[in-house]
Amino acid sequence: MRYSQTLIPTVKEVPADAEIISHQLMLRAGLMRKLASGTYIYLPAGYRMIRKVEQIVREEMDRAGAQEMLMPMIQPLDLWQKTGRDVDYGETLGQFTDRHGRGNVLSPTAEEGFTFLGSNEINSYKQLPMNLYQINTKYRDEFRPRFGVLRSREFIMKDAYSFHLDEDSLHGTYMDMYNAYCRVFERCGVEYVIVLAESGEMGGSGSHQFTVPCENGEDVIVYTADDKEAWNIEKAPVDALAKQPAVEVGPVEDFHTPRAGKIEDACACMKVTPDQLIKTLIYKSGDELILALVRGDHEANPEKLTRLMDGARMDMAEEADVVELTGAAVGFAGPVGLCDKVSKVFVDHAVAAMAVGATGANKTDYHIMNVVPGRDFPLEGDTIQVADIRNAVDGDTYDGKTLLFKRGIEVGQVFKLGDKYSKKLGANCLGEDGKQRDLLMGCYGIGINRIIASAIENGHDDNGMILPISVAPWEVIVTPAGKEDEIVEAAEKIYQQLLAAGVEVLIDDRNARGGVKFKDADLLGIPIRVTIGKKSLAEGQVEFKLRSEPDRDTLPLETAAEQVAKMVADMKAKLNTETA
RNA sequence: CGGGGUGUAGCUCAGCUUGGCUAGAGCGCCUGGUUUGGGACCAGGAGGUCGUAGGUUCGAAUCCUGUCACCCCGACCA
Repeated sequence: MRYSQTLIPTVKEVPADAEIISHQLMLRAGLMRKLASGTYIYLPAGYRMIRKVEQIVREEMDRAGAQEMLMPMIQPLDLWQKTGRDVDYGETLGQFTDRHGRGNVLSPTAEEGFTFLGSNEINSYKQLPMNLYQINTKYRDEFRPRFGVLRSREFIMKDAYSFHLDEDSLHGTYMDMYNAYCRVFERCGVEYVIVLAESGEMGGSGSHQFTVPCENGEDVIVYTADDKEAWNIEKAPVDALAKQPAVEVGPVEDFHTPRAGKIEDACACMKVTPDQLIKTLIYKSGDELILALVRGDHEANPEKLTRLMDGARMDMAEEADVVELTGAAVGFAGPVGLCDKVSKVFVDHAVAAMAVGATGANKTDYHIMNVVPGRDFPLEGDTIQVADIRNAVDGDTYDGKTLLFKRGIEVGQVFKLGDKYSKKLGANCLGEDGKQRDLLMGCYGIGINRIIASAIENGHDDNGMILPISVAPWEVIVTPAGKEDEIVEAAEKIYQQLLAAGVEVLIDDRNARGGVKFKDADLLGIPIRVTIGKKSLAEGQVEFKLRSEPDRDTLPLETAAEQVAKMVADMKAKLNTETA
């Protein structure tokens, strides 16, 4: 393509509303522009990157035996009501009513649609396993879009859904997808970590996340010091702490803590540290109230709690429920005397291990001290369960191994859904034995835009993006540095030769000074730059420079295109063979 | 949804506290000239209902009220 005829509006100044580097560079390099909060216009260079990543994903999906198709983005609300996900997704689900008064949703994912399809079209075990996918726009009305395309309202996702008769078949396709994902990320040239994950909104059992380690990521990865195991923090298990030696304490004592409903305030009032405090969280699941006790310096983990509740949905209780249960304002709940008033109590290991602590008094503006777990509130009983219900923190171990932490961007996830959706939508088929059974399903997602953002987060310098050749908007940029006829002609010739060789090449034919062209080439992260300048041309040479390396080299004019084309092929092959 | 912040030229911002001439700068853009290997220089020029609606005032970018948009922090209250 010709730079002069392409909209690549690079800017020198950092846009005011971009916080993280990938967002800044995507705007600065003219890849995209914001239309509204969380929605972006992809310009020619940015859209080329999207399409290149899509193509890699498409090739690997096809290779793994999945079939591409297309699902409507606007779907009937009643389909979502059948699975209850209109409620589960809550306000994140974009909805509108059409002129006939029918409810519609803007698809945030497509389990319902694909299961609907499967229920109609799959009748016999002979059709199985079947794996279908699409690459399509998804919409989520995020409570707070941020970080550019990392958390946007509209984004492009590849989502695949597989159908099976038995667990073995599901597992087989799951692993095929797992391996295909490894190839996708390797071909895209991004480093990734695979972690065990909670299946979250999707429901079902078993899930892995593909995460690109990166400072600005929103996900926290927990891994063992020997690097053998890794989890999303939602799932990371922690060892129970050693029981503290018992101490002699008097009976429970009230302590006046006016307006100290928050941990820090209560600690300041009572002159204790957060790890000496027992936090009492009140959850509600249906009509049942549930207590969760964690140490003041720990955070409860809703996913672990949900698992202990066999997957039942639970939310923090409303203020009114808390007041009614405890007889106190929010912030002063405690387990003493409360445990038999609720249907279930979960006590974190770390709380059970405490010798003595302080906690809320169930009386507004009061806490109590000298609370001994097991003495002042029960650690055993039908409704009492001591378990791992908190997030791992620095210093924790699992299986005796130290746990370490890093942040990451989730770029893909694979799930075993089981029969969650097929049961609700009546997706079943006849087995070999002539008996009807529910289909088992798997689902597999990749965030296309996030791959690009992660590649930039981990590939940039002060001058701009440094991109893997597989995702860069162009593989080569030809830069004539000068207006002289022989320079323009030589550049044009190399450009045509590279085009003929099938290389994705951009020629910077703008009437601009060399410096301007070099800056833009760097900003765009194009891996290879071929510069035609007066001096080297006089010696029958052109200049060759890799974006990732500081040094320049020269190539003979006559064979330059051929050599560069070969280099492009080698660079692409390298990303490919690493996956073999 | 709660808290904080910002809306002035295509972009980045100054001006607002203490109301007062025709509203400014840098970048970008247009014209002419000189330049041409790391975001050139000179001269000339276009471009703004100061987010929006209302109010106060002789007079509002500036003060007051509403509203909208955008950004940041938090949303797990213990």
